[in-house]
Amino acid sequence: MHRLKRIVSASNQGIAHCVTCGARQQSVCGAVEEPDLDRLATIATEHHVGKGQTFIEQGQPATEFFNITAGTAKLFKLLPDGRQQIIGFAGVGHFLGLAVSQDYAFSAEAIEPLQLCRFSRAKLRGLLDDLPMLEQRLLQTACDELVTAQEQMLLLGRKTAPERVASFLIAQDHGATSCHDPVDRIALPMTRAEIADYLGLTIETISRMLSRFKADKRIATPSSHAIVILDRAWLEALAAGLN
Amino acid sequence: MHRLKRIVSASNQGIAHCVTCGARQQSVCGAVEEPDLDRLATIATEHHVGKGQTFIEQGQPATEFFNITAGTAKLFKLLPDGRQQIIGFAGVGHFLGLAVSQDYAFSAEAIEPLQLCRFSRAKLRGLLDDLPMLEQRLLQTACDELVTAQEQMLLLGRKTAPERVASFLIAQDHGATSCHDPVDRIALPMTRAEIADYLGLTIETISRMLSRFKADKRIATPSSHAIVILDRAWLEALAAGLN
DNA sequence: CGCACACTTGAACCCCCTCAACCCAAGTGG
DNA sequence: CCACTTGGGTTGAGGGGGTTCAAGTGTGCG
Repeated sequence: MHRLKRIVSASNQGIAHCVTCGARQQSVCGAVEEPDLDRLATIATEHHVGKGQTFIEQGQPATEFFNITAGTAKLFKLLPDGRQQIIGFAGVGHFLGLAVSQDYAFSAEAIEPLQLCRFSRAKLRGLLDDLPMLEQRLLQTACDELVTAQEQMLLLGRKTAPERVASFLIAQDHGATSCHDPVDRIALPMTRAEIADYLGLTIETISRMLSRFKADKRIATPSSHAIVILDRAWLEALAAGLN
Repeated sequence: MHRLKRIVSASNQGIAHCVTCGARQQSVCGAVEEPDLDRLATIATEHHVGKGQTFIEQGQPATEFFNITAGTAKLFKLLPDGRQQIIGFAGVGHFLGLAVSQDYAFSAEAIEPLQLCRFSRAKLRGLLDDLPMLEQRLLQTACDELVTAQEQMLLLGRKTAPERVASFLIAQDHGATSCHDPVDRIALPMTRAEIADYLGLTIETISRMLSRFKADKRIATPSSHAIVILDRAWLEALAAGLN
């Protein structure tokens, strides 16, 4: 992964930055308590990844794990002819390195300026042997991701285009449970192309579905990367496969 | 899960059956060695499930985990109108209970007569606290399943019907690495309907693709539940998205 | 201002689904 | 033994949902 070293710029190397890390409670690192936090900090280095840059390449040996502390990344698989399937979007607190055998099974690219923590795989393994709580937390996280992946299989295999887009909007809304706005304004960091590659559709279909929802007064679109849900019950019913 | 108790018939309760279990080395139980095997045996009970019977129901509280020791099950999710997505087939050694939060996220039904081990969730949790090797093995298994799930997302989201069927045949063949027959005879325990629900297609499309492969001399079909691969390289290329 | 890029909208096409008929093997019962 | 049923599988014809191709509309940024 010498390619990575050019892309990411390190900072805070070797400092006990985990103590003050705002993303810790949202991530697997939340399983590590004060006395052991130093050990975690010594094996983790913080890095920055610019928008559009790939920091995990499918098929490369999986020697490093990552934890996102700011920004959003897309995780995706490619077919030789360029067809792309986005496996998921990884936001703050997301741990990358679970779906890994010998090599990375997917690629990862920053869709927003990204801040992340990097662990060497071997060092993390050593830490896991001493901290069963951390391994337990990783297992829990892996199970949660499996449930999400299976839900996505249902979407990709059996749902129609409008159902997929409705499911996506509802899921994005649940993800952004930050503040309880009276209006359900959803910020979409990704482009239409990325939504399409996530839902197994095309750019045009995404655009058409959003236009249809808008015409039917189910949503409003103050800007192309912000959406307001007007008729949540109807969208949820559609996402669940009713109607 | 009182419904389960009617379906499964218990045997070998409380006996140290794990020592002689033929499926142990193929499953997560392989992580438990001789001295601790008794403890595993005391919390596990063996059961039989008849073909076509559902032993995990999506949405029910997840109080029991299972380990398959003989036969095959389908794991699936349903939409209200009956659309079904099979998220995987579980054979000998497969552990059921990873993709679980509070409730089961999917249903499971025997497609062949099934033999399985049942664990109470609470008791397994207790055992895990004492046997870090077992928890480590579970994490490894969960990661493998995640990789498989992501590959399936690529298939469902981006591959064409012929590519899906080719991918399925190649995967089934790799799964059956039992004996090195000169001919690659694949036994398919599942029906066309189940293949279709697994690949996000219809019965008719599965049938048509198999007929086409057969007409093109890529495969042979001695019976409808056995398939011989004649042109492996071509199928693999198709499955990978080339051609 | 003007270029690039993302997004939208329209029209034609095509892959796969739907619907329907048919085949075949395995029961089942008179 | 044969008539009948049942369930899985195959094959054909037609239709539709989503893609493809193409043109047009913003919109941010040098």
